[in-house]
Amino acid sequence: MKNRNTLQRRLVLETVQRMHNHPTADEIYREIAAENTLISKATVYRNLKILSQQGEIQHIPIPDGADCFDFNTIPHYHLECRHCLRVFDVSMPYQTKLYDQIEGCEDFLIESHDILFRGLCPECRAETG
Amino acid sequence: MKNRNTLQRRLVLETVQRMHNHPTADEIYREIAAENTLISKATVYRNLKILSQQGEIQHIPIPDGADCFDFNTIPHYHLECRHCLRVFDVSMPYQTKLYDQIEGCEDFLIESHDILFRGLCPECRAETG
DNA sequence: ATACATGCAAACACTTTGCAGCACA
DNA sequence: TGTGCTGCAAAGTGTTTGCATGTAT
Repeated sequence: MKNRNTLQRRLVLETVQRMHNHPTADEIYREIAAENTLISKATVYRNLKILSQQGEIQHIPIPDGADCFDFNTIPHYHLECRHCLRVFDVSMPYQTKLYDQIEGCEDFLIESHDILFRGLCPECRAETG
Repeated sequence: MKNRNTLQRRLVLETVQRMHNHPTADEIYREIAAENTLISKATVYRNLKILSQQGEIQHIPIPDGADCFDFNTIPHYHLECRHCLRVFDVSMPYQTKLYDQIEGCEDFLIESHDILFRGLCPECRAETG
């Protein structure tokens, strides 16, 4: 199970690292395909999974929509605009003390957490009032 | 746009209120269909949407899987077992002070948040070691 | 040489929608 | 009576998979 350094894998990684706007798999696919590089969407999905498992990019699961990916692998939180559905970074300290406040879950092994804020981004806020 | 009190809507609401294990739309459908009541899955989805918009049940969005629903409408958090994929309640104070710690999002309107913990439930923890 | 990776299409899981008929208010 | 609701099937998303072929090591 040794990973290979293929053109497609390199392109997926470089594209995520270049796009700083939380692209979805489809957006990454279209970005690569626009450069006249032959790549299939299945390959994009496969490489996104491998790269995020290796910790080279971050997978941001989004309920009710396409998951997106982040060049920034440092744990952080996100905000989804309920109007334009774009995803933004939220600058907030990583909540390491959250687990101490949990009661009655002693038998669970809690490994990680995600916080997803919802609201309106500046543009949609101005637009929708 | 006046809501009607149909048999199907009542059944969906009662079923969610009776099942205390965060059922998915499909599980609710199967529960109702098992009682020999004719209902279509589309109707279950439509009523789940209406009931959660009315605040009679709570919609729990789950990335990478089927969303589930909760009879408990008081905001609270959830934990998803990465092995059996079941969803559990997390007993933790609602984090009202979270928004104060956010920096640089002054132009955003933050309306709500979800915290999803991930890990292993007691059974899967014992099973997988 | 031989795993691993790719492209393609089909399958998959979850959810929404168009439509004709039905039923609550 | 009329609008809202239903069942059904089909379509819509987002993602994964089977398979034959291709390629990095």
